Amino acid sequence: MSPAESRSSTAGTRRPTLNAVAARAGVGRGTVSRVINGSPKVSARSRAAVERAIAELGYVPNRAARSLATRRTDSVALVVPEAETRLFTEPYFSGIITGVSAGLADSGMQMLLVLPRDEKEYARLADYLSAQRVDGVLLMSVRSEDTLPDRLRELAVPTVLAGRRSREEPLRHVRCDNRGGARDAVRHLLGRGRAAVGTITGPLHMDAARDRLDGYRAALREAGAGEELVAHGDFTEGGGRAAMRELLRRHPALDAVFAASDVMASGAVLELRAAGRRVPDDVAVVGFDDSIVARHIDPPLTSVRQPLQKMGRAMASLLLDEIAGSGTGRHEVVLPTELIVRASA
Amino acid sequence: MSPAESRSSTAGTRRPTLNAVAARAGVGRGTVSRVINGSPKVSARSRAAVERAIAELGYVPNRAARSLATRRTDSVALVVPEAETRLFTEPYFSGIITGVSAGLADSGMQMLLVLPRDEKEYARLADYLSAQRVDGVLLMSVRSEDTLPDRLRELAVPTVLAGRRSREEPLRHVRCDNRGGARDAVRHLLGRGRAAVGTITGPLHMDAARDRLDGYRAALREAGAGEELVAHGDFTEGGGRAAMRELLRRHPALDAVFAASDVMASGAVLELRAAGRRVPDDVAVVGFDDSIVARHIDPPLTSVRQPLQKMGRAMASLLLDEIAGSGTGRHEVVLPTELIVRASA
DNA sequence: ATGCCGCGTGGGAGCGGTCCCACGGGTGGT
DNA sequence: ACCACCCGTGGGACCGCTCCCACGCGGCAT
Repeated sequence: MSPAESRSSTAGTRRPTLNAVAARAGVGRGTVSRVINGSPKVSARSRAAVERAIAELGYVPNRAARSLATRRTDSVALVVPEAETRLFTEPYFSGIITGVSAGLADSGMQMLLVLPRDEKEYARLADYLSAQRVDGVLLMSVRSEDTLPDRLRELAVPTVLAGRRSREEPLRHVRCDNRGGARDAVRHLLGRGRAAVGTITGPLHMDAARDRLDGYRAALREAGAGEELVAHGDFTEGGGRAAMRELLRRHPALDAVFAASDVMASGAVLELRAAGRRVPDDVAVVGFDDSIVARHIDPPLTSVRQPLQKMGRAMASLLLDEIAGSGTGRHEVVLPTELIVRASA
Repeated sequence: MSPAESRSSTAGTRRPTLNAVAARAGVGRGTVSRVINGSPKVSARSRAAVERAIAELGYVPNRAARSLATRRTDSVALVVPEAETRLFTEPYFSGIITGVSAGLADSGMQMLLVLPRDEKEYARLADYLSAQRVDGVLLMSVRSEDTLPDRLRELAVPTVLAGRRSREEPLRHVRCDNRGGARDAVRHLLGRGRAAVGTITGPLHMDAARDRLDGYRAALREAGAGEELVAHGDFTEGGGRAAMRELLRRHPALDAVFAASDVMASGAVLELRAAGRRVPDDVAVVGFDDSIVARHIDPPLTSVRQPLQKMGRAMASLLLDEIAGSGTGRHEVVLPTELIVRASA
């Protein structure tokens, strides 16, 4: 038999159905179905017969048929707006996705990766996803003004967000302790004897950026020391540079900076160097995210790491809870961060 | 109506079916189906009526039902071995995934992201995927000795690989011109007056690594100049350092290095610095991949960029061809690279 | 007129599961 | 001995779509 023949014959051969299994095992369809779904209402005898038949036939249930009958799809969508896919390169997405995948693995759920390319596609997503295509949705990087989550909520599509839009987020979500992480970072700087600690914030319409700023303030306050030295960035390297320049202009005596992201921190380092300041000798720098760049810029960056895998797992778990309808699940999960100390501070 | 009520009522309300559309439009089910599937055998009158009914009802076809009837799933799996997910952080995966997503978008295909966590899960994938779960498979980073592709082939599951296992790869695949890219890199070094150009290879059981080494050799040969200075790495930073150390030991006069990956190149830079050589003054360095680290290490790395998005699109396109059964599609697609010149060479 | 062709068209018969109802046979209580 | 009950079981009726066959009807050639 030539490869081609073997191929087509394999393709032509229909996979065994539940009916075939029933016939072979000498039982009814119902019984086979019960065995497959782990119902206890099956005698040991029938169960054994069915299991043997399944093994012999290499039977695998047809997802589409089951889905049609149960009105479930056993799959969830992971939505990452295209504007963010460049950030794929950050450990953030990769870590969370890996965690989600792990958290979903044992549930038999499939993970659909959805990357809307523009606003239009993103806007149509609610209809798309609610059209019995998925049992639940995981939304990455929602913006404060984003209404897709609300639409999904109206459509009763189980949804879990990575991060929250505001402090009154009505949807379930998972995030790291941005405030605590920032506070730890600033404490670290103060603990090393830095006196004038500035901060470069993210865009304040993002909750994470606000929380990190809060953490900075809290650390200063509890230390009872220091004026707040705040400049606003936008999570880009250029934004970090500009903010650093402004900080230096307004507060030339500054000797430490906490940037709300590594990318901004790397911009800050560039600017400091351009201004003739040494890092960390003259100015210590701490970032946030523990991204790739943190390890590779010079000097390596002290940074706040998020437990990304755990966050992903938590998202999966929250979503599975909601899909199962167990209203008991927690509404939000906040996971602690960890300060990774390197040479920059 | 409270939100809760609205929620449950929405959930309880079944979505309109094709039958409902037919009834509303005053036509038969067959006609609605034809309109949806773009059959030409429908009168303008019926078509208009159906389209209006669809719009009024907000009808969206049920995927499961269609899938059951057609024996297609309209979804493809994108498989990334877990061992590689850390590489998610490289632009490689993110770029290709984005490209695949774009290439699939207009076909109505869904993209299933499958991240097997260990060898066992990976091995079971063939059965899993062939059980009518997907219409096709995209395999990232297959190793030379990997047999999953062959199993998929036996099972007649349309498959496209990112990269090839060897020069006799029987499956369709997409890759960049590794040889040409490496050759360009070395030409660049030679063109800048470097005389003793070494290379740090990847693991030679990988086809891409072999091709890059070939490119290095070709460039030396065509220039008629220079001894081959080869050390072997393993695509890790540590491996790059070790290989660089060996090169320096064996060829102290070396004044340029082409590393088969940026990560190894960054290791090489560290080693060079440790050995008191300046980059690029004493030794110029070129990497491969144009990854994140290339932009962020000091000095910024000249590197060979792959057209990742295009590669992803090509993979999608090849797979769609194969699923459609148009045997006309090309067997392999090789896309050109681009040399990104930065400070390191 | 009559026949034939072909174009829309309606609807029956699946696709492969799940759900649930009804049924047979054993058990226990009166 | 009788009934009530429960447990395991078989199979009908869907789930919502596609496929395809058969049919009605108008236009054209005969």
